Amino acid sequence: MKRTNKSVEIHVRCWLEVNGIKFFGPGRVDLLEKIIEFGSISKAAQSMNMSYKKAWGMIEEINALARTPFVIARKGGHAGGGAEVTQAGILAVRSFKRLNKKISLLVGKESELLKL
Amino acid sequence: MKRTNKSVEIHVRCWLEVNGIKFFGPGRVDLLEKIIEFGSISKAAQSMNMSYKKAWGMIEEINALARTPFVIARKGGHAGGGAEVTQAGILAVRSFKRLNKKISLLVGKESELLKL
DNA sequence: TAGCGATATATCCACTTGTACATATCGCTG
DNA sequence: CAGCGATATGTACAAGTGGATATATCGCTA
Repeated sequence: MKRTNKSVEIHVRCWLEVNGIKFFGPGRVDLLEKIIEFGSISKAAQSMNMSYKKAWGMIEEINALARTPFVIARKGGHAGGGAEVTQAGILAVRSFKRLNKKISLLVGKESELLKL
Repeated sequence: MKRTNKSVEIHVRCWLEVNGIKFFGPGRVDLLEKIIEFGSISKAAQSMNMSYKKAWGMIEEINALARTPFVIARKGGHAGGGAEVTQAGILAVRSFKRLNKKISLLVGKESELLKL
């Protein structure tokens, strides 16, 4: 008899809300990391196969809810413009990933107990 | 100076997938508990302000992916029919809630460290 | 055997979400 | 000063989600 023909995976996702509004989660963390990498919203969005508009909307919401903006964007200039992730943004990314890692570890341990 | 005029909350959600398909999560756990309470899909859905169709769809998906059905429904009869949560379903609900509680506790501790 | 209440299922429609496309704006640079 | 590249923003359309509604089916019961 086969053990299992189905793989059961535990997933976990955490995010932050401010006044009940989604503020910071895995998708936005990824976006911020890409902006750090490319220095540009549009290139970050491209690399994630995301529309510029959606990326821009995320950033707008983040900046509106954070005490200090996480992304500063500039129009014009030698490269046409660009975007920079602030120190607060970098810190937030780091904190969030650390929390995520801890939770994933816990879930990994628990998954051994779940034999349903 | 005010400390904060914005409340920051950490949210966490975990769920199970089978072969990449959503299988079991908080919403479905709630539904199963209500079915245990009422012995009826439609009454359970009503009490959660959920449409019968959605509830029924959830149950169909759960039963299709579980090794053993979690809900058994009957048509006709003295009360017109009814639904029963199987032992496997009850066990799954218990296990899931236990895991959820552990994760919530961890997140509660971590939330003190997150002063962003 | 007609009726009741719940399961089971299809169809239609409103809402939400995201994508695609178009356009305006800005500031450096050749 | 014209052009480039990226930000900033609107509009219109496609797709998925869920709700409302209607109907069929079933088995006990009066």
